[in-house]
Amino acid sequence: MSNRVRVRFAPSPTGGLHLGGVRTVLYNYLFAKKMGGDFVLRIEDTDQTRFVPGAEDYIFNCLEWCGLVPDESPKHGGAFGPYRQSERKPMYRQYAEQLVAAGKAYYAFDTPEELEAMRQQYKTPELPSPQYDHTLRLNMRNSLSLSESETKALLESGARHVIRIKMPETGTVSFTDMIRGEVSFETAVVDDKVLLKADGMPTYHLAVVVDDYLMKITHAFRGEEWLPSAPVHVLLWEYLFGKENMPQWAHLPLILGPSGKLSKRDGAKYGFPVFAMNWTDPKTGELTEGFKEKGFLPEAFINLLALLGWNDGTETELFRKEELIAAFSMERVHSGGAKFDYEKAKWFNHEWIKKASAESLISMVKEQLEKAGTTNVNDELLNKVIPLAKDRCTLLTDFVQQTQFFFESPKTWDLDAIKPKWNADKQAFFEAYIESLKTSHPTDAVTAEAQFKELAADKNIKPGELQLPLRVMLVGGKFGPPVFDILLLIGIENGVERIHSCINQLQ
RNA sequence: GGCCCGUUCGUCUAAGGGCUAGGACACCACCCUUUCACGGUGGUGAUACGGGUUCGAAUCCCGUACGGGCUACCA
Repeated sequence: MSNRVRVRFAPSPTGGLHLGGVRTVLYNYLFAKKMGGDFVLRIEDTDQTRFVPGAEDYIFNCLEWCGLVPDESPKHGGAFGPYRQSERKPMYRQYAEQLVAAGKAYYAFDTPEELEAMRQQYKTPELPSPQYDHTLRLNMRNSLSLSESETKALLESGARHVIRIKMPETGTVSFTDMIRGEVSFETAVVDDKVLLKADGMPTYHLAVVVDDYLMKITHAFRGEEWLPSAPVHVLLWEYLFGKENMPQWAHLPLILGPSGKLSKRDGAKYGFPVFAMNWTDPKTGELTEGFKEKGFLPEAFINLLALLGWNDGTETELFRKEELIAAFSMERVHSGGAKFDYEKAKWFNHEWIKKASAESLISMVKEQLEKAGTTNVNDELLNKVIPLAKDRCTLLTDFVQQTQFFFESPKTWDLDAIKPKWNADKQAFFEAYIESLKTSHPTDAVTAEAQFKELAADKNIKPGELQLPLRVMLVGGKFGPPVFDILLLIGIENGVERIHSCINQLQ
């Protein structure tokens, strides 16, 4: 019971959920499921100034779309709640005070202005970012530099203050990362991070340790960008709950964009989505397109994310979620960052579309068609059409071009594809073909093709020169499944109509 | 600047001292197909550099270079 695996994903609800975030969720989820453990979602909303309405719901929607549903969360409940840090506010101060009492932390009264002044004062070319650390803390206004009575007076007068960790001046902190092995830091070069803010809220550093402890987290996975502050967290564990109770850390390699770390702010500037689903910034109203709306299947999305930094050691690349759970291991996660390759991402989606059954695609394809203005979609026909179109679709949005003409006549015809080689003989052929279709009324594609070729032979025209015009007449352009399959599925009468109206336009 | 992490084809990666360094995406060619795809065959293309250790290093160690991350009362 006590060693049940528990992992958590702890996003701050400040905007869209990007690729790296979803992959962190995925690895947490896969690990938890593989180990028969719990996957907890905790909302890190300790920064009230960055609150973004709707962001939390959005995160849940993304996880649901991906099929990575938490066992415990503010929405799903659980025995370790509340799962929103803002609702846990009263729990944190006692730990910070405990650290102060033990001499491991101290009160600091510096105002933001004073901190800024300090940074300006000590800034040099060699030291572009001065830190609030052991070299400077005695120059600042805190319970270390002030006398005991001064500190007491300030505290009693209700002066705004924070609590900072007192990083040891000497020594190293080290821990074993599941991906990187032994990692160590000199405590002297780490700054005295704020643990408890002036508003009484904890910073991430305090909250992550306290909550991981209280929520009995056994394995903590997060992005590599957290590595530099890991010594603070390790020290906090040592001071508060015992290093032996600390979860096992794994710092995941970053997913990089064309230039460095993928950033939320970069949105879709790269020419590909970075968010799982559409995200509209409530302040600016700016919409950033997501993978879902771009036309990705969730199966493909998690598959491609899983393989970005992990593989099972074989040459298999296509995994269903259950297969990922079975094959996953943290030991095979890479340590190096991975540049996101949108071309490969599209390949994954194409593969998943090809693998998907027609039935499972119907509602999604229908949605695409409806979005394109085609609303009279018949499920039975669509079910026959999808198998013909699948191979030609990389994104779900591609189904519009590949299937729309089955349900309505083309809105435009690519007549330029026919015109250059159009002549009276061909005109005569198609007029004859219309009559032939009306009388013979073929009921299968093979017969229809045979008749077409026979008539072409009669007229002394190569069938190849006639097939492209026929295709354009039926679908509107040079695309789509085999032309006689189309003819049969749209119906002979319908086909005749399209050929007829097209001939007229060519005259 | 300091600290930390990283470095195999353009991209994602395999190969945990011993093979002509394997696969996938992308690209190119050919076949199939007289729409486009799918599929098939083949091709271009990589161990950053310099030192060690070793009979032997992509693999272990050191240095250099390069890349990335962090350096907030943000996460």
